[in-house]
Amino acid sequence: MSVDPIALAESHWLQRGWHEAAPGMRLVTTLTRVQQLLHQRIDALLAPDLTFARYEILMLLDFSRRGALPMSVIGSRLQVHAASVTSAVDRLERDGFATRSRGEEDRRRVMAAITAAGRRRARSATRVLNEQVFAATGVSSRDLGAAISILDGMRARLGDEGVGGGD
Amino acid sequence: MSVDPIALAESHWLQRGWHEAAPGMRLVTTLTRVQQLLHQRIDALLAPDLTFARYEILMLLDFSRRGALPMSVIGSRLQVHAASVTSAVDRLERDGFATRSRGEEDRRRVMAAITAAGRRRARSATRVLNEQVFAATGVSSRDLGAAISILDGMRARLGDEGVGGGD
DNA sequence: CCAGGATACTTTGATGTCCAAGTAATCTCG
DNA sequence: CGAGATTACTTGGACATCAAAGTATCCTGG
Repeated sequence: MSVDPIALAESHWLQRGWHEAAPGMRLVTTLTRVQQLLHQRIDALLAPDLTFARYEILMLLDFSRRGALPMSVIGSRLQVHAASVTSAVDRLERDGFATRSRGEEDRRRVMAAITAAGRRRARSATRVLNEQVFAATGVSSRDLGAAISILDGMRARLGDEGVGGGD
Repeated sequence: MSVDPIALAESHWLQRGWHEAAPGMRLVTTLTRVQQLLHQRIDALLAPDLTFARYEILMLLDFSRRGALPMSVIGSRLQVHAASVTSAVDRLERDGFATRSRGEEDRRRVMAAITAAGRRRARSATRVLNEQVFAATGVSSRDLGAAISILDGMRARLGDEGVGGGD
């Protein structure tokens, strides 16, 4: 059995006298690693026709009133650049899960709309993720609440739009 | 002020009766978003000659006894594929922060070694990250410990090597 | 009403990640 | 000892992300 590289890094930090930063370094690094592992697991479950990025967009559209949203709204909800939305919607469109159309009033806008096939795929993807990932984190209810609360605080301080917001 | 998209997603989950999965979905999504925001902030602080991925490799080399490690060890420590290590070391080499050499005994191995310039850059990068990110998470000591403990549990269940391990 | 500025999206280019296939060196077993 | 399996790394292709530049459309002020 080998030593945990992250715990090892923390001890190096302490050895060099960076006491203020050591716990934060460990938190950020651990967070990165967990997200990395989760991402790998999720993408493997959604392959080959979806990725987590595309799944998030699909669910956003599925939940929207008209089943359609402007590209810019998708970007701000998911906190990714417009270019990322463009390429993700390109692929959703290619696979028949979404369609593009120009805005009625404002023709600069591009609306992405979910198709019937997109709704079916979103449904099946959600079933798999709920079973294999979301309901299987292995984290207790208590810890789940605590973790979410701490992470929401970080999210707000890092400038995520709408955190803790009440319309 | 708009509603938090993640909290909104959770309420949609509950409306559809996915009670088992709702909190886990929220945790995973929140984790993803926080990591995304942290990553953006860190890469902005390290640009243009480093990224977080390359910084992690540089620190791994800096902490190693000989200032050098086989490519495969770097990959397993950071839990990324060999191909990712190859491209990261390509760029570290290009910028004079690392060099490659063949293993002495086993000539299949490729050793990545940190240079003097690499050590200087690692030092300055660490100073910035310690001040601007690691010591500035805004998370209390109590919460920091709680979060790390919960995340380490997830990391272990997701199969990260060496978590909680004692050599 | 038209020029200049702002807004919305796409395109291009750099990075990082994964997977699969290819290359080179070492090991194993008959 | 030599062929086949294994190991270590690189290469190429697909996808995601960001930043900056380009295009189209709308708005504002004189």
